[in-house]
Amino acid sequence: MPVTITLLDGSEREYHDGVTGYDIATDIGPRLAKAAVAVTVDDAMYDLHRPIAQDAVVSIVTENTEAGRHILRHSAAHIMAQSVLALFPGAKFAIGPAIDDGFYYDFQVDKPFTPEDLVRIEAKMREIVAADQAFDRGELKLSEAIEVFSDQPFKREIIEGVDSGEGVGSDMVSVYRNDGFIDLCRGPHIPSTGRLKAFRVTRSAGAYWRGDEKKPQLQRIYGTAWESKKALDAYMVRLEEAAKRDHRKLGAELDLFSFPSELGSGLAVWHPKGGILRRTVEDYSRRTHAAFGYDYVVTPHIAKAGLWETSGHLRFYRDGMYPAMVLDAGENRKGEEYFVKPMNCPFHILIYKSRSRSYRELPMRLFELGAVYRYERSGVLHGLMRARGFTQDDSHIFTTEAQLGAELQSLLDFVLMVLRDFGFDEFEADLSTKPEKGIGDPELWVRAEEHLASALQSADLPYQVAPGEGAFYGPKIDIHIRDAIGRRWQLSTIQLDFGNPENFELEYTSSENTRERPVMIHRALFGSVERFIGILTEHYAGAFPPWLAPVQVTVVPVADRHIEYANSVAEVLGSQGIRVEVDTAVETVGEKIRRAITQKHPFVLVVGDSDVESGTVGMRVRGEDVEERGILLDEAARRIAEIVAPPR
RNA sequence: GCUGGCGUAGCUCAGUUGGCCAGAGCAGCCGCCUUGUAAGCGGCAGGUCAUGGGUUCGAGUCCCAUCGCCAGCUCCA
Repeated sequence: MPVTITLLDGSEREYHDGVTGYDIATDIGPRLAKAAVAVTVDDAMYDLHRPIAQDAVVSIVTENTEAGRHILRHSAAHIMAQSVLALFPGAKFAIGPAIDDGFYYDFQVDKPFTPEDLVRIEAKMREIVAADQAFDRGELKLSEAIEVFSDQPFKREIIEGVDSGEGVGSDMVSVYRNDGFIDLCRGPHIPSTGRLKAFRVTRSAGAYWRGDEKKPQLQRIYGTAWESKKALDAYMVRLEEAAKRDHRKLGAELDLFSFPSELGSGLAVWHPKGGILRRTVEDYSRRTHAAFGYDYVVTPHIAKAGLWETSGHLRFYRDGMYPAMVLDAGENRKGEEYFVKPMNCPFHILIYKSRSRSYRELPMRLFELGAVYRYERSGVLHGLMRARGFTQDDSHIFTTEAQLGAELQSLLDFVLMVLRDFGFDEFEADLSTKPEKGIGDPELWVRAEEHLASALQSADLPYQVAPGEGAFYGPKIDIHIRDAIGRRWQLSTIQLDFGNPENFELEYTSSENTRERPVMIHRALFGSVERFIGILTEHYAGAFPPWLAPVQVTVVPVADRHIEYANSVAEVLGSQGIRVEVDTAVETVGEKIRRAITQKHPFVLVVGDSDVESGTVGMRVRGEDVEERGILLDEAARRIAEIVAPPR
C-alpha cells in the first residue's frame, strides 16, 4: 500500500509502504542523507531506518541542528554505558540523557571512577565507534523488559514506573541494541555507532539517583559530542573563552578583590580598585533610587531571636543562618540570642511600624544597601556569584492594593532602565504563581498575578509563567539577562509578600479612616552588589565601561624628564573627576602601554618632548589599536570626561 | 552537605618509583639604559612545600584529620 509523505515545504511524495526516513532523505539528495540522523514523523521522532507505515508529515533531522545533536549525544551516552559495562562488569547503569552541549550517564559502581578510568572509557568508546555497530530498535512487553533487565535495579525501577501512556502502546517499552549491549530507551538513535565523529569524555562527579539527596549517590560521567571535529573544537574554544572571563581569575588579575582563606569560605575583601568599582556601582544605585522616589535607610547587622521568630526565618531558614550569639547569659538568666541577618526585610518592616501610617504616605519605598550573611552549604560557593556575606540592593515597598498595579509597572520600568544603564539589553522574565500551600486570600493572588502579568506586558518583556513556583507568601517576577557570550543570569526579583504584613500586623489608615493592611513588595535589582559585579566582570571580560573602570586613564611619560608634565596632565584630568594614574616605572614606553592595556584601562595618554613643548598628549583608546598624537590637553580632557560620565 | 580532583614563592607551573641542592618564568626590589605606542638588559631577594598528626633511617612525594580551592549533585526561603 503506498503512503503519501508530506515534506515541510508542503510538497507531497508517494512511497511504498515501509519507506524509511533514510530512503526519503536519499531521494531528496545524497548530502541530506549523509547528514541525516533521524526523522520526525508527524509528532514522533523515528530512527532513520524505521519504516513509516502511514501517510505523514516528515522532516529530516540533520546532525548540525540542536535536535540532531541531541540525538547524537544521546547515542553517545549509550555508547558510554556500553563501554562502562564492558570495562566494569558489575556496573549498574541508571539514566543517560543528552544535555546542553553534551550528555552524561549515571552508574553505580563499587569504586568511583578515576581520571584514568575516564581515559579508558573514552578509548573503549572509540573502539565501539570504529566498529560501526548498528542501533536496532525493539519493543518488549513490560514483563519481558523486567526479565531482560533483571540485574539492573535502576532500569527495573524505571520500567516499573512506566505508565501505560508513557511507553510504546499499552504495556510495551522500546529498547535499543547494538552488538551485545541493550538499553531501555525511547530513542531515536543514530543509525550506527560510526556516526559519532567528534566526542570527548570530560569529567565525572557524584549525582543522586533521581536527583534526590536521600537516594543513593551514583557516579555520573559527562561527555560532549558534536557533529564534526570543527564544531567540537569550536566548543572547546568557547569553554576557554568563558574561563578567561571568569570573575575569580579577573578579580585577582585586575586586583579587585580576594577571598582570604583566613576569613572563612565565601567571605570577600575588596581591594582598592574593586572598592572604586563597588563604590561607583553603589553611588549610581543610591542616586537613581533617590531620584525615583525611594528613601534611603540603614539598619544593623544583628537582631534578637524574637524578630526572626516573627518573620518566620527561624522556623523555615535556620540552617541557612549563622548560629546564635548568646549574650548576657548568667546564673539565673537565660540570656539573649542574637542572629546575624540573612535578610533586611524585618528591619524595614520595623521602620514602617515605627509610627502609624496614612494612605497618603503610600507607596512607601525603603531602600538599603544591606549586608547580609547566609551560611550557604560549602559546595555551592562560587566566588562573588554565591558568597556567604554579600550586600543586597534591597527595597521594600509598602502599597495599598489599589496602587499595586501602577507601582509594579513603574517598578519594572525602573529595573529595566537600571539594567540597561549597565549595558544589558536582552531580558527574559519568569512569572511564578501561587503554589499549593500559598497563604492568604486566593482572590488576592489572582489579582496580584494579573498585575504582575500586565506590568510585564506593558514593559514589553517576554516572559514565561512558572505555575505554582511562587513562594508560599506571594507571587513573583524574576528577571534574567543574557551576557556577552549568551549566558543567562537571574538578576532582579520582584516578590509580593502577603505574609509579613500579617506576621507583623502592618496597617495604614485609609481615606475612610479605616485600618487596612498594606501589600509588601520585596525587590532586589542587582540581587547582590557582589554578584552583580561578578556578572559585570564576566560580561565585559574585565574591560568595564569607562564610567565603571577603576582606572580610567594611564599617563605614560616617555622619559624621566616628562614625569613632571605627566603629573600636571593627571592633575588636570583628576580635577575633573577622572580616575587617572601616572606610570612612572623605569620601563620602556611599550611596556607601560602593555601594562595599561592588560589592565584594561580605557585611555592611555603618552607624553614626550613635543607634548611638553606644545601642551598636548598622545592618546590611545581601549579597543582601537591606533594612537592619535598631538591632541591639546584640554581637548583630550573634554573628550575623556564626556566618555567616562555615568549614564545618569 | 555529598562524590571526585586539587593545595610547592604574590601569580602560573616543574619537582621521576620516598633519598644528594626545592627549581623556572612572570610579578617585586636594586642597578644600568632615558626610551614615542603590546614584554630593553643585568643582579638580588622571596618557600617551616595549606595546617596538624602519623608511617619511615629518611616525606613536597605514602597514610589520617582539619582548613581552603575546583567540578558536579543537592540547595538558593
